[in-house]
Amino acid sequence: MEQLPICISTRLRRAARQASRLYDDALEAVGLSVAQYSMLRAIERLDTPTINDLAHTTQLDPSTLGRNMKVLERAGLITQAPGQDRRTRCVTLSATGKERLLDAAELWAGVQDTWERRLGAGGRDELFDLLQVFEGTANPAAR
Amino acid sequence: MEQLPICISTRLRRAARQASRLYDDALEAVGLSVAQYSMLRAIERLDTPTINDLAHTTQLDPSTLGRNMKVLERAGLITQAPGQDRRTRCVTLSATGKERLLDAAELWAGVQDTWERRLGAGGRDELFDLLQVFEGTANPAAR
DNA sequence: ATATGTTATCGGTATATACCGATAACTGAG
DNA sequence: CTCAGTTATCGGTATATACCGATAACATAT
Repeated sequence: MEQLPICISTRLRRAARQASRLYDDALEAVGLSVAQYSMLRAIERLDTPTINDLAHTTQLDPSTLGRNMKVLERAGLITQAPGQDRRTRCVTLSATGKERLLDAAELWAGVQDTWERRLGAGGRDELFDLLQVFEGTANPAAR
Repeated sequence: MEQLPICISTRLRRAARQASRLYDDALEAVGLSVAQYSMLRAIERLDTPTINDLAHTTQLDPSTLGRNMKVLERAGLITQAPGQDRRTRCVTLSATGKERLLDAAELWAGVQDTWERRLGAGGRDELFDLLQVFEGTANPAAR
């Protein structure tokens, strides 16, 4: 049968692709990818963070964040303004962005339910516990 | 504290990034990313597959595979030749590619051990079982 | 044998992601 | 206050990834 790779990172990337596909398909109706949805949620939660705040929180490279923000800005979902510290750029959800999140929420939740059902009782928590192992080991973005 | 996202795909992508980082750091010594390492292993295992064979096996989009192959070819790690069916391209490990895999194997294994240790006894199998949920649900590449 | 449908790959385009090296702005020691 | 060190962002470059629409090659029914 179809022998899957034993490389942990390869398996994780593979699972991430498959999982994302379902979210992406659902969110297409509101023109978002699940990556963008998650990013908007992070911005909402952090409430006008800087690029760097987001990088810390998401463990993404600051340069990645900068580029991702451009996409969201072009789509009219966020705005950026220089902060007190004029090196920084503060990211804010636009009105459109907030609405979009409202529209997306149900779609996201539907897929989340699907995966949780397939993971079975306690499956999600078990998975998250195991994934926790990969947190904080790689030195934080705050290099 | 640092509240992690509950979106399953976001968590998976995040864990995949962190896990990959360690492999990538180790494999840098032989000029490979873990994605490339895994890809070479798949090519080795399938023994002169077509792009499409690889796409099926890895569940990656054929167009993605085509582009990835270009990178490996430019690096001299594989060669491509038209197959019997002249629509297809058959991918073969080059001598350099085989050597590179030999050099990379120990480096890869070191990181694999690290993660397995951190996952604890049975942790890897438990993780793989849970990740299995994401297999085969999204309709296969063979759309 | 031909017309029709299917399959394998490729190219255009776009996003997500990372590393590295500027550059500008802040901070702290003296 | 000034200079050296640190930090935040950006731009160049590269890979991984996907979707869509060509195109060429195969397969099949008539």
